[in-house]
Amino acid sequence: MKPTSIQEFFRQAHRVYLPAVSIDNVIFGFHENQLKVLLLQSSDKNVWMLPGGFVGKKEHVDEAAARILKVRTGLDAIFLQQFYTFGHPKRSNNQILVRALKSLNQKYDADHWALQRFVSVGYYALVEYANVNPHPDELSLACEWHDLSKLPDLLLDHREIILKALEEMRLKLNYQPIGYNLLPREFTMKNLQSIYETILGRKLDRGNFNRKILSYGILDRKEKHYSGGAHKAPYLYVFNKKKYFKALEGGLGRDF
Amino acid sequence: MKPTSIQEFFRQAHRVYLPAVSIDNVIFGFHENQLKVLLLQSSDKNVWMLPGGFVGKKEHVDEAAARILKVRTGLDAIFLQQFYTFGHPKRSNNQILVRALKSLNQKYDADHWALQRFVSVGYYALVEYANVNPHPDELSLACEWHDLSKLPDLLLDHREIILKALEEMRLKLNYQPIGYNLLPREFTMKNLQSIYETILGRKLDRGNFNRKILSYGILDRKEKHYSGGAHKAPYLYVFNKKKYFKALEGGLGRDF
DNA sequence: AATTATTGAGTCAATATGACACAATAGTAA
DNA sequence: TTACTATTGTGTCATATTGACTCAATAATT
Repeated sequence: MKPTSIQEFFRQAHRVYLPAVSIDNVIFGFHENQLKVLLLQSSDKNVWMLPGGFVGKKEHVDEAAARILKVRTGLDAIFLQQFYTFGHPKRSNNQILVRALKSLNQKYDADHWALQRFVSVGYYALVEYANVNPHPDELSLACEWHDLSKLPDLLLDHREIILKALEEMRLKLNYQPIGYNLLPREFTMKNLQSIYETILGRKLDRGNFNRKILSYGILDRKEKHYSGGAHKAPYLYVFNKKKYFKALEGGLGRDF
Repeated sequence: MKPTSIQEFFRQAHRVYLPAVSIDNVIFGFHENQLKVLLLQSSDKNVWMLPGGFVGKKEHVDEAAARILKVRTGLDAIFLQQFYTFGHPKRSNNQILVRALKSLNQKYDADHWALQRFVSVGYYALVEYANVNPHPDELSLACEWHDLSKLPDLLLDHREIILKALEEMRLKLNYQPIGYNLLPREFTMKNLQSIYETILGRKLDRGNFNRKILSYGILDRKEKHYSGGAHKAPYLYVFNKKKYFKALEGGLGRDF
């Protein structure tokens, strides 16, 4: 199923993959109290793009998203949520794929599979930063985390896709285990607050945030303290998985 | 663009429409304090289905959804929101289209355009019940409103699609002009409360609902009273469009 | 031992919520 | 006309939540 090389990919694509449908993954990670997005650098231009791919002819779209994610991050069984489908008629991977085709000195028709219009299904993934070992594929120069607040130039509508992902994530913040999937097992209250602040797009009062989160009863406090800063050491917390998922069913407190 | 008959449709489809991508519309209306869904009855079986269709090769997916909606309801410029894309590999219109093809005594191959697997993009539409003049197309026997609480047997995963639409609508209730698009210009507080109750799936206290909605300052009260019941006549309200849309930007009060 | 940045916990007024109560009233029945 | 019924607009009140603040505690550094 998985092509063994780019040439092979271009030869087989039309037989292996569904036409007209593609996938774009917005992979979020959290590091140094900042939300990051994992981006690929196009091999022939200083343009970055979302790790995307195609859907096998008999593959569930969700599975395709998970497979593509796996190839890029080496992770599986992580939180993956479909959030929107982008259907602008000008959407196609032309820019990138045309160059790739040309660079291979391969013959191709104007109606080659890779040159068609694609409707792209967007997924966002939440991954634990430290567990990810980014490695670019053959089409890409690099695979790097980028700060949400300073995104580079992006391919096509990929910037719009990232912003939409963030917006949809905001709507579901109280219904999905967002903190749980972005944070390591143990974390400080400030870590969690940073995630909320980034997703909501505004500063929150520390004391009030603390009070509210703790009132949900979804966190267990560890006896160990975090240490490393020249100041009072904060407690470390872990999610009480059982209580957390139970609470999510009805939605956490609604707003901040 | 629009096929003039079913035969014509089956002949032209592969040239006119994008492969592998379809659209399903969940059309909501509100009548007698109940949320309704507009469904089509398949012409050769007692199965109901969502009004769906396909995407023109150079047509925006949003536009396709609007076009399909127009054909079924005669309405345009109404609220239409994409909510999810259904990508199960078993999704295809086989059941219906195979019968349609056969009934036409037309030749067709196993790889006929209409028999392929489709990934379907779901949209929900909110329309004013009284303005809709449902009329079935050639493939269908009937086009009727159905109560959400007693849906008939539905094609494929259409039941799941309707429930998903409702769920997504619930999440966006405070960010989208849902009441505005479902209600006639003048309505009672009870009408509005019924919509909220259906979407949220639970009863709300009348007095508290009243207080909260009015506190948003998005409704203007008319001097006219509604009359018709054997009891005190309720006030009629209209949305103050300007204030309503302004308030939606930041989201209405979050929960009920 | 003093300094610094940051934390956990607490205060308190203002506001919101949930669960009721009750008088007002349009149509209907007597 | 009058009583009745169902439903409405409005109000009450105890409790819970929020937002904007303190302030003492303390790990690492000076």
